[in-house]
Amino acid sequence: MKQGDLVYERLREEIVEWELAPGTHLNETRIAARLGVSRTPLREALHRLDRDGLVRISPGRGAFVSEIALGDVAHRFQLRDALESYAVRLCARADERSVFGALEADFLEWRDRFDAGAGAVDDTGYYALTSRLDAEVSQGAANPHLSDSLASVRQHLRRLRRIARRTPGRMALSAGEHARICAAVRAGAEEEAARAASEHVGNSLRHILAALGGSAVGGSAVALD
Amino acid sequence: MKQGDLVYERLREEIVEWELAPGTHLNETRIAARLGVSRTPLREALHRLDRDGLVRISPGRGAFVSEIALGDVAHRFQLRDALESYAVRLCARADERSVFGALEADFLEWRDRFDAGAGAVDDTGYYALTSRLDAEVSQGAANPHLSDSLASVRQHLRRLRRIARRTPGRMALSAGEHARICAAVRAGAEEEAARAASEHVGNSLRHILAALGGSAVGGSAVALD
DNA sequence: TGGATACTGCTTGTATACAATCCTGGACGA
DNA sequence: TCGTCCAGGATTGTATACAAGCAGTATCCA
Repeated sequence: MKQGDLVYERLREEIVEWELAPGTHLNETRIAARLGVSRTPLREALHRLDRDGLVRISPGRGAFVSEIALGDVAHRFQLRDALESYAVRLCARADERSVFGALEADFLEWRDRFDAGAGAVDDTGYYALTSRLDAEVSQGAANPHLSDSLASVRQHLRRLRRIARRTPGRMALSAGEHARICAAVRAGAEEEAARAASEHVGNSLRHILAALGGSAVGGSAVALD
Repeated sequence: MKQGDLVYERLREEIVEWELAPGTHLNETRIAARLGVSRTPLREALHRLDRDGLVRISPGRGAFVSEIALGDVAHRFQLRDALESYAVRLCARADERSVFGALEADFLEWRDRFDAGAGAVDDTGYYALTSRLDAEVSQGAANPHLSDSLASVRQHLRRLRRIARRTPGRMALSAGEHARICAAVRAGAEEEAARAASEHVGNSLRHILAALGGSAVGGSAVALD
């Protein structure tokens, strides 16, 4: 594997995990030295991140970790809506859909757990489950271009999750919405699957916008558009 | 503007316009010399084209103009379907939609012209009209990320158009389908607009696959997946 | 004192030099 | 004759050197 690829993945992780905060200036010399590579592969990585939208390159001034603006988040969720609802459509048309039945059961289980636990639930396993669903949707859609675009959007989602408060009520609702998507896909109900996905994305956006709009976040990190 | 950007746009045009045929190996030294730049900005451009899917970079072996495979075309049209139908949805929800009324009239005019002329019609003006519609859809969607993805997909479409035979019957149908999309958007009929766009993309794909599958094309240029 | 301006240092953009990797051709041996 | 292996050349990947442009500061003038 090339150094440029490694640098790309590493920087992407650091941005998504908030080790590099939005707005920070990415000095090429300094970062290249920190990662132990020269500026050449680093610049390659920065350009890729720019295309992904995680970094904004201002010609002549340098690269900055992209800000999180409310309007931008909404726009990206629209893209997510378009891609995600189309992908589950394709999944619902696929031949082998039994795995979505299993996933539905798992999501229902988690929903009950959230309903009962009321906040005291450890949700790391839940995010592993949503990742499994994401992976199955990507694979079920059987379209590499669609999968790539979805993967890119999901990076932004991961970054947002770190600042969106996970309220227990929302978690239970989220699990229920996921279960509904799985059920529709499993049943081959294309329209219903797309609608369920679309509504889930919409609810997810509203939840995140509420979290961002509230003072919950570290203030300066979030530009209010 | 940076040299890298200029090189990127120039190479993209050369690929889309078939001056660089699918499969050709893009020797860095040679092309850099031809374009009068060093390898550094050229490599930056090649990586961007790789992300766009117009170039495929094979690590250690170099960059190649991407092949046109039937399966890949189908996949890309699925992406186009997802994006276009979502974009027209957004347009149908927008406040100002009168321009789509004007576009509908123009498309209907062209449809009649194709119906009457039967092949003898000069279609350059028609493609200008579809470009206008594309631009209006991008603007009406009011989402830069969606517009970017659409723009990327449309480059592939432009490349394909050069080998897809324009049969007069298909042109008239295409104009009618476009008119239907415009009418639905103008009327604010979201569902109908999305359905019309989706069907248009599907028909467009079928037409292109037929043209690719037939022996019409320059044989070796098209890999049959 | 306020503002405009030239200067200095630093950062990015580009070119070139070096290192590592991959393809090609041919010789050798089974 | 066919397959394998080695060497040479060429090409990509990385590092460094150089040039151009921006930012911040201090200075000068009104």
